[in-house]
Amino acid sequence: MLEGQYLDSLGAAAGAPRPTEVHQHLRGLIMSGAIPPGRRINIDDAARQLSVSPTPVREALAGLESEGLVVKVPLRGYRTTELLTRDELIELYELRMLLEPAAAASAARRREEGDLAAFDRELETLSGHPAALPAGALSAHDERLHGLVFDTAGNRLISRTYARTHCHLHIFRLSYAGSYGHGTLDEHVEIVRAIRDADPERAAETMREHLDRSLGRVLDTVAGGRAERTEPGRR
Amino acid sequence: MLEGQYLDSLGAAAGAPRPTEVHQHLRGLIMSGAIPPGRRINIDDAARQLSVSPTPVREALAGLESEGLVVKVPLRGYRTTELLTRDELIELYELRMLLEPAAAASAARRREEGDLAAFDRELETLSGHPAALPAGALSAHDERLHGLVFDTAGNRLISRTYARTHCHLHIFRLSYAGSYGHGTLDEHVEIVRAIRDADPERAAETMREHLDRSLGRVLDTVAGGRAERTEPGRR
DNA sequence: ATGGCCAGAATCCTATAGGAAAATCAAATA
DNA sequence: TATTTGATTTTCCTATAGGATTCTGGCCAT
Repeated sequence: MLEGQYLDSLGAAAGAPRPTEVHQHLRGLIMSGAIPPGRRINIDDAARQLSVSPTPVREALAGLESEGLVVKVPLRGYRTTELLTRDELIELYELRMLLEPAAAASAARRREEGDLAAFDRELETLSGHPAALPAGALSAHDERLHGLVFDTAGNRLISRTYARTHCHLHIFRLSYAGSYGHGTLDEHVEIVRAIRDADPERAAETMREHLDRSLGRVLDTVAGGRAERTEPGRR
Repeated sequence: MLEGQYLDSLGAAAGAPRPTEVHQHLRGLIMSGAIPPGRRINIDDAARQLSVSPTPVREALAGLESEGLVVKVPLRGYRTTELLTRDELIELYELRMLLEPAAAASAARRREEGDLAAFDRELETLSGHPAALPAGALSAHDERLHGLVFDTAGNRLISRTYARTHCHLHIFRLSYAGSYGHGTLDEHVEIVRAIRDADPERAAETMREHLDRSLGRVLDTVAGGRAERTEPGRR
């Protein structure tokens, strides 16, 4: 069964349920961890909780399947995607290692005043006490900052490619709270500094180091940390 | 009128009776050019032609929208995606320039006997007369060969990322028949040779040159060629 | 006691119907 | 003649119902 109380922000708008809202809402539930990885999604229950009929829910799930957030077993229903395996994490970081240093270098070449202000604002949101942050805040910050790098780099296709694959890492980090070390914020500061200094080579290099250390932290988590992330729960 | 069998690189296991067939069939119609870019898709008509009800058609379109092959305007229906603009083509080649040289280098390191045989088979399919080939054969060959490079490289995530974006270039090439020059096949041979020689650096370099020249050919087409690719047809 | 088998229940999947919004076309007026 | 307005038609969008399939629990045989 789905856990109740999914109606939080989008729930009871007046009368007309927009089709895209169902998609966005379900995506938010998955991305926030409200629906954990590997859990079955009952179409009828989801429709009731969203106050719509099963048809738009099915339509939204079909879209989420192409995004890789859910999988459909033809006559057995939909399930959220399983958590990334160790090998898949390594593959994901190989992709990041190709895209992000180049994006950082491009950002260092193209950055304008507005971009720098956006970076400053993002860094300030977490400056101070990284220990007292609520779970998921660091993951959200990380996603936003790397997104800013791509936005500044200016290639929208690459930016979308990044977003499409990065959501899986986001879910992984939410499941294993603790995939971040103290170095994360400092490394972000270094990357932003290189971009501000309009130094493409150093931006790429700091990004490479950041990714390398980040992969190390993630692999430590998946290897040394607890193997179970949620209750065994029926799949 | 249907029975798809358009092979999917991800290889969804057979036996899925109905739902995926509609998706695959529509994708085939778009990828083959049977439904030109920018054309409206009437859900009821498509359902009649496929001998199914509008519901699974709608579900398939929702999935295709997440793949970027169609766009949905909330109360106006679905349309196939417009042809890539010049800027989008450049962005696509920037992405390829990041992914494919690295993939070629990795393929040169990891290639085994079976991979080399697959490359040979692919090259032989077109060896001989590149002028007498039916329209689209070159485009299909190009897509298969670059796909082989990614398969040999061994990172499935990057391979899927490539496939997801490359389909747009495929459609572009079908619309502008003539985006290929005589050099294409020769350049492919050079790339395969470097992979066979287990020379990662040369594989990456030949791939870079190939992409550079390919972009030049494509831009020549979009700039000098005819500006209209189909009848104005209602959008 | 364990494995196979069967019936009930739950779930998914498709089809059809009705309501709403937008596009289209005809007609009337300035 | 050009423009605006109104009604018609097309199309999308959602809800509901029925058929097909799979899962679950209990029963029987070995």
